Amino acid sequence: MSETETTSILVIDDHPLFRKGVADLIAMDPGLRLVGEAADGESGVSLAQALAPDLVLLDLNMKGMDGLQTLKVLKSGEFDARVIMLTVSDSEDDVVGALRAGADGYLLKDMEPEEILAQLEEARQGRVVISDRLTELLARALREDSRPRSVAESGLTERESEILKMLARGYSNKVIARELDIAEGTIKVHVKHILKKLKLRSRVEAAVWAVDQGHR
Amino acid sequence: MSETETTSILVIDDHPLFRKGVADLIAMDPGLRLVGEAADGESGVSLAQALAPDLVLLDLNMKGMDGLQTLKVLKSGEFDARVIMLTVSDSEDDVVGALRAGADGYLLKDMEPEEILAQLEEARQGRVVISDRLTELLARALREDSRPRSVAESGLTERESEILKMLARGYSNKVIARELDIAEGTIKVHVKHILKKLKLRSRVEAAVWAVDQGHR
DNA sequence: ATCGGATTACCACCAAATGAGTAACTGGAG
DNA sequence: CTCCAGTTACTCATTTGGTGGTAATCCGAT
Repeated sequence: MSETETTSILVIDDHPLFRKGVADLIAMDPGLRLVGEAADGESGVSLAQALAPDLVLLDLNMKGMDGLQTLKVLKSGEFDARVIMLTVSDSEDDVVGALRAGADGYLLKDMEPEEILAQLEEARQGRVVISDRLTELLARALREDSRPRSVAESGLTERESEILKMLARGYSNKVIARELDIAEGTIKVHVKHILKKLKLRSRVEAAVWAVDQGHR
Repeated sequence: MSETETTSILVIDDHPLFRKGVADLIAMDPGLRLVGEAADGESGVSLAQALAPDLVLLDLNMKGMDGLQTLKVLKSGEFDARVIMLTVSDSEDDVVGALRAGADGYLLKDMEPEEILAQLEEARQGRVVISDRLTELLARALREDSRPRSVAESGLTERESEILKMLARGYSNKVIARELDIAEGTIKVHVKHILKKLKLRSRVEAAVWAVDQGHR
């Protein structure tokens, strides 16, 4: 097996133990070859330039230049290395931020080792790999992305805005109906339309959104 | 106690027409006697001192010294007149504000005349009278009053706070269960306890409360 | 060492609330 | 006249909230 058949990998992570773990893992797969390690973003970028690895495994939480910044630098340069985030954070902000910044994958450190190897293989073939646990979160983020940012552009009618405000006070359909002196069924129709227009799935989400928006 | 069996009444309202209406109404009841009228808070207070009426009917929205201020002055002095708010405002702030300031009653101007007379009779007997329409609102205000102002004093456990945060993101029980990897039934129990501890009635109220509290 | 509480997790059952879908009527604006 | 906002009514499946339990664990006080 010639050296060009294997996938060269650079690991950037400030945790020595974790780098060791990854090194062992990579050693288990004859198709992968660890060509360098870096403990921080700066040296990671230098190494990436010097070694031109096929894949970069990048941690998010590092002291100094953090993972996201490092990612941006790596992606801004003239490397064509694929960068896979390998981190513990499953927070929406981190995941979405990394993917928006051009990450080619986002894997969680708590994945099974075999699973990680399988995903790295996928990544080498040019696939974007993402931990299963995050797909749902990702779907939500995308939905929220397309969500209107204000009542103005949400296309809500007068009546619907009025009812949304009441939702934001925690009122039930019954209470709203009594308050506006119309049938409860009508409220349900309005709420349904509000959810559709705002691309939300429940009155709770609508209430939270409205409160965030400052609709008191 | 005294020479007259009738109840003396002072009306303070900046609306001449409305004072006229009240005067006519009072004239219909032989047990009531209108002893004075005032168009603003200042003269109302003077008249109250001079006439020492049994009841004062006080409007809330008046130019100059408004109804609430007038009420406070009346209640701070050495009068023992009972003050009944008679106004159009059914807003929670007004109602709660007036009652907190010591109002002995809160009646709405859109009540039926006979109903108003009946309530004035109740008031004369020392009862606190409040328009039926407002009782629900009042109950809510009281509940909110006794509501804990922070998670700290709410007595929520770690787990409950954790779940409350998820409620504040609009998550359903099912999603929370998957996220925490415990049974959905368990989430329901936790939510029940949260509602009980926070004295709330639905997850929507809990979510709104949490967001207001800044629990992101 | 044992008792009692607090916490966490689980269960089943039931009533009410919610959300989705479909259909239809009205009144006003264009 | 047509379109739209608002209204009502009717199903249906799902979700939620409440009741009333059981049980394991941990911790502090007796």
